Parts: sequence; C-alpha cells; structure tokens
Amino acid sequence: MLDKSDYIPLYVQLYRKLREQILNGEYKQGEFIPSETEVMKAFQTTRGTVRNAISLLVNDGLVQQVRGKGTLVLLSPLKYSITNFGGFTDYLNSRKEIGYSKVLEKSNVSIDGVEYYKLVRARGVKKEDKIIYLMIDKSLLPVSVFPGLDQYDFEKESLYQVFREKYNIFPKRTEISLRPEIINQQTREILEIDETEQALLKAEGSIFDQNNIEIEKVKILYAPSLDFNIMTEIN
Amino acid sequence: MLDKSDYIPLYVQLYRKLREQILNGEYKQGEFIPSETEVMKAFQTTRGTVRNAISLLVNDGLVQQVRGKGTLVLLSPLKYSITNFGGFTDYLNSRKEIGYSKVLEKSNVSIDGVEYYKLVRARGVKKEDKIIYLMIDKSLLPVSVFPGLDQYDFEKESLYQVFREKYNIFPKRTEISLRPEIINQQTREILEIDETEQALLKAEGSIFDQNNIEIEKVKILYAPSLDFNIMTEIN
DNA sequence: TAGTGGTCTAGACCACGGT
DNA sequence: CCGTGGTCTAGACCACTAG
Repeated sequence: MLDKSDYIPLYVQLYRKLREQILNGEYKQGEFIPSETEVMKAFQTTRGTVRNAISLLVNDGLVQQVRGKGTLVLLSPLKYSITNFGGFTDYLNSRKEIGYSKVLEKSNVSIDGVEYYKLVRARGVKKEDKIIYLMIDKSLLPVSVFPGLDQYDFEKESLYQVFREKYNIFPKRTEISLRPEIINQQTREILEIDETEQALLKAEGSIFDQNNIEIEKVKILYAPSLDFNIMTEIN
Repeated sequence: MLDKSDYIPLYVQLYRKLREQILNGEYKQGEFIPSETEVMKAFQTTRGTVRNAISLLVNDGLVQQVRGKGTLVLLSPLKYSITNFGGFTDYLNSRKEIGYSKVLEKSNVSIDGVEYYKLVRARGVKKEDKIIYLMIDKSLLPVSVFPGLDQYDFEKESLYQVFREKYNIFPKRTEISLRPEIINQQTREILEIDETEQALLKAEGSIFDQNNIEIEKVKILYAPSLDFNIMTEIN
C-alpha cells in the first residue's frame, strides 16, 4: 500500500490515505478509525510510522485520540475551520467541494526594490447555483521566484497547483498574524456582509517553501460566516 | 536529571527544562540549542524522547528545526505571541514578568440552569511603574466544579494556580474561536486604546481539564498591542 | 567527512476503558 | 481480562549542511 521508494515519507503517505478515507466518509463523525495496531498491519509498517501519520490528523483537527478506546473522527463538515491558510482550492478539494475565484486585480508592483506580481481574488464556493464569496485574498508573488506567472488565468487554475506543477515549488510553512479590520464598502459588497457586522478578521503574513524561501506574501479578509477555530494543548 | 518515577512523562519534563532554559536566555534568539544527540546524552535518555520534547517546543513556536544544522531559537522577547490561552499568569511567569489583575466584576450567574461564578478581570504587566492592561478576561466557572471559589481574591492569586493547588484540576485543552469586535467606550478606557483603533480581537471558547470536563468558559478581549501570531505546517 | 535533523524499525511496558 | 493509545528504548539509514 505504501511506496518505500517514493520520496514522500511513509507517514505522510499514510496520513494522506487516512485523511482521504475520513473526508470520503468511509469513517464518519463519531466513529473510530482502525486501531494503530490494525493500521500498522494493514499497511505493513510499524507503530511509530502510524502514530506520526495520526498525529498529523490530530493537528488538522480531523481526529481525536482517546486512551483505552481508539481514534475518533471529529468532522464538522459544514464548518470551515481555517487553520489552513495557503491552499484554499486544495482545502476545498479535500472536502469534495469546488471553489470559485474571481480576479479583482492583477498587476506588477515593486516594494523595497523587489518586483512582485500582485493578484487580488475573491474566493468562494457554490451553494444552490449561487456563488458565496468567503474571502478576499491579496497575494504578492516575487517575480524572481515565479517568472512568467502572469500568463496563467487564476480564475481557472489553482495558484498552488501551478506552484507545484509548473515551478516545482511546494508551500511548506506559514507565518501569519491575525488582526481585526473595519469593513470597507467594497469588501462589504463583494462578501455580501450584513450591515450588523462592522469588522472582520484579517490574516496577514508570508508563506515559505521547502527551502524556507518566501514564496508569497498574503493578506486575507475572511467573511464573518467563516468560523475561525483553534484548539490548543497545555503542557 | 529526569525523574523516571514521576508521573509526568519524561519528554514533558525535558520539554519544560528546555523551555525554561530558552526563556531564561541561556539560549538566545538565533542561537542553536544543543543537538538532539547531545541532549539525549546529557539527560540519559533516547532520541525519540528528545524529539518528542523538541516537537512541543516547535508547537509553541519557540524553536525551529533546520536539517543538517540544528535547532534554532525563535524568540521575540518583546512580543506576546498568544497561542497560549488559559494561564495568563503562568505565561508571564515563564517569561519572568509579573502580571497584574484588576477585578472588574464578581458575581453569580445562572445559564441554562447551570450555576457559574462570573469573574471579569483586566490583566496586564508593569512597565516603568505603570500598569499596562493587555486584555480583559471574562470567565464563567461552574460552581459544581469549583465549590467555594468565591472566597479567593483573584487580584492576588492566580486562577490557574488555585485550580491546581486547591481543586487538583489541571487545564489540558482549549477550544477557542476568534472574532473581531468593535471596541466599546469602557474597553477603550481600560485598555487605553488609541482612537485610531476601532476593533480588536476577541477569543471565545471553553477550557477542559484532563478528564475532558469543561472547567471554564472564557471571553477575552485583546489589546491591539498584543500580536496574534500563528505558524502552521502544510503536509 | 563529520554532524545534524528526518525517517523507520522492532520491540517493550504502562494506564485506561470496557468485558 | 484484552485491546486501546501513551511512553520509552536502542538501534538503523538517509538527506542535508558545512568545513
């Protein structure tokens, strides 16, 4: 089942398979996935590898481990719990939903002597034949990292898919700070925000690739309908 | 160095020692802590245990591991990077600062038939003989979990210290959602917020103990001077 | 080449939950 | 009592960094 010759670590391969099964509904909310020992035998590997894979699922908030019982699926399919910046399309795909993007601005800018492609998109999902926009996403992409990026149409293509397939660049890490922001009229119209809401959440920061190169500066405005949940452990 | 007879896992003991050393400044921003092999030898344990400990430090955002080089300290000592809800006093103590609390409200309330102690505090630190308030913290504490809690003076005592020492309850997990909130006049005065700021970050949720019992409902308003940083990995 | 963190193996014992 | 996840050991080989 797992490919030892692949450059992707076994536990990441296993994590992806388990995540796929959970998101496909093979294991449902409140059910237990197979025990660590069973997974270990099924995939012909060791428990350490299985535990590494499951710990990624725990980090995603997809499962919760209960001692003496098993590993419980924690899936609230109707909530977008955004701890996953970068990769909106991937995030939706993994949940079997289709994302829609509308390009609001596309230009070249220079900041502190560095050239960037600037891309501003409204992003959402389709609900009952209507597109609901959930966020506005401003990206600055260094021209030096992505030469010729402006030839792609990001209403049709996923930015991160182009990173991977055309530039062989894999986003690996994000550094984001959160702040509130007062809603301006344009944002209010695009995201169709109620008059009772006056502020929304803004995430601002950078995304780095496997070599710790900054590949994107982002500023994301989230619609109030997106829940921003965080779970932490205390040690 | 590590106590195998202690009920606290070795890797948590090790994590706390390393965290203490980092926060004490024994390893400074940008420096490398000893390698995994060195730590392993110094504490007479195995590499797996060391890696478990370091992974907690990585989760806290205190260090970053760089393959082929070492484990780098990532400390911005003047920034309060709040991924650590619950335990403001503990958080400050670990950074060798002293927290100040002012009780704004203390009462009993009943919600959905459950009795709670309600405690509202402004919390801050002392800077040049002046107390700077950083957050307003509203807590609801179930009377059934904490009988007699109202006898303590939480301007003098740490709530979490009382949990641990008087009730033998250890906070273990938080579920928090983040939202923006428009600043009201009272909040603006307490936190001494500039007129240019119109909204701040609100964290709202629950805190659970080692047995997954909800021990506290919290609502925290953060002053704009507190940075809210998050680092994530993409797999 | 030596040292680092990243991954993987193959065991072991424990505390806890349910029977 | 057995099965679960939690912890720990003692190795191994790898890819990467730097001298």
